[in-house]
Amino acid sequence: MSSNIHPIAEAEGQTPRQRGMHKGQQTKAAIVDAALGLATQIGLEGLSIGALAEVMQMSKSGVFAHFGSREELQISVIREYHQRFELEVFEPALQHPRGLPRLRSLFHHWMQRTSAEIDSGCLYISGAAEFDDRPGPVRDALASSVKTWLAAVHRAVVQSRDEQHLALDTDAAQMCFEIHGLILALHYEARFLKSTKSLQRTKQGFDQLLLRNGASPT
Amino acid sequence: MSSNIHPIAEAEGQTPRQRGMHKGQQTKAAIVDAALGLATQIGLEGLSIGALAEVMQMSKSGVFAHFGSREELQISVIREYHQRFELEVFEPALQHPRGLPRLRSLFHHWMQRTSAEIDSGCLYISGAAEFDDRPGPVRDALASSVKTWLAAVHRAVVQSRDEQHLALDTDAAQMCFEIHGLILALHYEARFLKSTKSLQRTKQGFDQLLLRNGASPT
DNA sequence: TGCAAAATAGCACGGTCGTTCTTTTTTGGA
DNA sequence: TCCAAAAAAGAACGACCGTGCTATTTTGCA
Repeated sequence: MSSNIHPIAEAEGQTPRQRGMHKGQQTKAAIVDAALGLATQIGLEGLSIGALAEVMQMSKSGVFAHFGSREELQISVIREYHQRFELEVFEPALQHPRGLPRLRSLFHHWMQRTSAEIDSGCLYISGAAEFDDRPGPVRDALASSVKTWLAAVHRAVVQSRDEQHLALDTDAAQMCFEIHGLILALHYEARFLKSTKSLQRTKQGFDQLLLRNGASPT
Repeated sequence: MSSNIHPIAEAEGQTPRQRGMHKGQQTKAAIVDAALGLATQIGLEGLSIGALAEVMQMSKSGVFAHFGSREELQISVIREYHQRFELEVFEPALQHPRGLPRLRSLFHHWMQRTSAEIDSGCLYISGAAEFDDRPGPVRDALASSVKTWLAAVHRAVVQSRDEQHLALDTDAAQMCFEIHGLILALHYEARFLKSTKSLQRTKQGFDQLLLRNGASPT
């Protein structure tokens, strides 16, 4: 036995079946959770079934059976990361009005998450470095998630322009590119170079970028 | 026998000894060269002595003996990359006058190299992702090289300000941070997302960054 | 409560890894 | 040309890898 990762739901008096979750699925969710933790530390490539089994206090084959292959495990981890990213970064922004407020919220949460991950690593960034010339389903899943997210940012920029929160001649794609650069620099300099000022620089870069594109100051 | 990697020097009639290079050192140089090629493709962590031996058509132990450990091999690769980076990016810029011309040259070569590496990968970027929470001598060597390079960029920015090619209130560190972000975004979007417009966006971002800090247009 | 089905464990496989040791080959100066 | 030193090969090691197979245990509905 293992996972009391979701004790709340059980405490509500629902049986796993009522929640549509058999023991197997619960365990699988717990494994994916642990795998995500490992992957953000040592990378998707470094993620091994043996190490994962040890963390879970399960047998290798017990872990393996839930996925059928290492690749499927990696893809499950990516999907899980995608869901959490949506939950923690994308959805909160939807509560802000379209246009600049939402864009600001999007960037704020993105930035916070990236800097909060100083001790755990962003899968979208480390994964890109690992799989940038390693074709296959894992790379595809990763690229697909990233593109979905970047498209959401692009949408927010376009909406800001449409709402005339940004200048009408704003080059949305260019702006997204530079925003992405700020986040990548934050991740690189904070996480690898242990720079403590990166968060502040990222904020400043974003504000200047908005100003340059006609936004009114905060 | 193996390496006719440096046939030119031999063709010049110099014996290896005259050039101070015995057979062993020649072979070692050839191994590091091949290792650098492998490392930029599959990463420093993915670099294995077995695969390297196969590329070199040597025995594993033959390759191993030149380094004594895998870590030392990795560090040798980093040192080699550092040298090439200096040769191809840093030194050409020294031929331009201090200030903005030199800064422009620095960025231009850096950018060109990053985009030229679309099929080979930048060790400073992939390495950072691999070693950002893996302490040890390899990480130290990598971080040291990167910091040396970033310091050179910072110097160029400060000189540009001193020469009044940039506004006197230019925040040099902030500017370096944003320049770094542009390069990282170029690498990410070109290499992982296969975007074709990244180079142009990088240039545009750099020009706007200069303009914002008081540089006169190109 | 019993029993099929699902979940997990146990074991073994071929393979690759970094590393150590010993032996053979190659090198290059005396 | 000879011969010590350097370089490379070869074989073996223990460890870990992903995966397939077969038992065993656990689950949860009839």
